[in-house]
Amino acid sequence: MGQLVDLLPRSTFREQISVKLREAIMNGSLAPGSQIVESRLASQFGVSRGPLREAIRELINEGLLVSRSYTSTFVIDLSKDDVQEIYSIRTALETFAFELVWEMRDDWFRDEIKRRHAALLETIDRGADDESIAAELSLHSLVYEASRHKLLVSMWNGLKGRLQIYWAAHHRAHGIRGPKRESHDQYVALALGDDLNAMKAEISDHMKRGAKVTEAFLERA
Amino acid sequence: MGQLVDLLPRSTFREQISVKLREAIMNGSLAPGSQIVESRLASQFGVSRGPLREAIRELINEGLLVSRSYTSTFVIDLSKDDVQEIYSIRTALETFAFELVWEMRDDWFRDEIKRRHAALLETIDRGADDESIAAELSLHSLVYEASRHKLLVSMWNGLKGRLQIYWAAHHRAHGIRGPKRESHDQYVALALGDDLNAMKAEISDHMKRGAKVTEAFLERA
DNA sequence: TTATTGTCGATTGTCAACAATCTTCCGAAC
DNA sequence: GTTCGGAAGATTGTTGACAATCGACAATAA
Repeated sequence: MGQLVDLLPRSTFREQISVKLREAIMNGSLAPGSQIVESRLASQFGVSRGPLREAIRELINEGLLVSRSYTSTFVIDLSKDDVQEIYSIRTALETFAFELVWEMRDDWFRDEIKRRHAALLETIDRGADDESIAAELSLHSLVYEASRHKLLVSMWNGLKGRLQIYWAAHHRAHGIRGPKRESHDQYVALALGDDLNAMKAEISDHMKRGAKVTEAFLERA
Repeated sequence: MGQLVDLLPRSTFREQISVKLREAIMNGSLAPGSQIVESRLASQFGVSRGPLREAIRELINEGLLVSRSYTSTFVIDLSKDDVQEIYSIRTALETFAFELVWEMRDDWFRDEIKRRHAALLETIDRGADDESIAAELSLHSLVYEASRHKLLVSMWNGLKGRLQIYWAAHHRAHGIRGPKRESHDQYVALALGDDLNAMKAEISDHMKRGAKVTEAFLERA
């Protein structure tokens, strides 16, 4: 028997709050480095501190917030080293993901990567910077999803959240544009091709370029 | 001014409980698949449900517990696929760690790996199975620690916890002995040597052997 | 018999009050 | 002026009571 209606609109406050909090951090309502106070946020969301604290604890574990006992909690402010670490691990994980996926690539994979690339180009052409960040991450997410490796996906999601914060924040702070139009042409072409080693090299290059750009960000500030 | 003494002996209930909970899961007091009820655990620890819930939420994020809203929470019971995923990611991460560390290996690294290997052999000779599991994980931890890569270390810690649960549980359930005495001779020798590619091959082999052993576990049950 | 509905116990979710801790700042002693 | 100590305010940590939800079982009706 199939589903007649969408199930599970049911959700606890903690869940709702943790997604709202992530959104607020992503879109800059809660800026990197800014303080979070439980009582204020709780009344803002219209809930008590209990579920709010649990949501906060979740974001702390994801590395989006940091807290010092009895004193304060803050939105993280990624350092240059942090970003370098994220990029270097990304290289390792994304390479691994392509190894897993390589022989399993099917029509769905090929169509989907083209579709997501087109979506990225569309947001860039439209000048929708915030959306283009999400679109770029969505493009990269594909290989993780296609790997069917649950652990790998969850690790990528953790990195993705932090990267998105970082990009969006610096984007707003320095008025830097999102990804360049041609930035993923090579990536997509190789992902559709037959040379795994070339793909690996491209990932490594791609990440090095990304890391370089972030360094440039930080020197301007 | 440097630290004269360890600071922060001050600790919240949540922190204390989350380490106690991890211990209880590791040593089998809370068996895989067994149910956790907040009120019972809370009175057991002598605290209220508030901090206990936060600790539980932490373990859920680490993948040690799972919960269904309004109904129940359980200690995870790793499936064969889960364990395969852990081993495959371990291969990727540990390879990456050795790449980072390779040119930075110093006397401390060399001494420490010998020390931890000796400690592992000692526990094996003594027949202390639980300790030998911890000793094996400690040996593998070295390369992560030496990498100075915070993100990598935290990812490894997450894997380590799950792996430890799995090993300890099956160990108890099936009376299987801990690691073999010679199991890490090659690993250590290559880690002290000069051939990075041989090291990478050994990691891959090592993990394949580990995965194979776990399959054997599961077929017996 | 079988399907439906109601009830009950168990468990998790939420709340508001209270306690513990940290930081700041102000005043006194030197 | 500097240092020490301690009160005050802000924030997080903890608690016990109450609410919402779920699963199972019994009662009922066809």
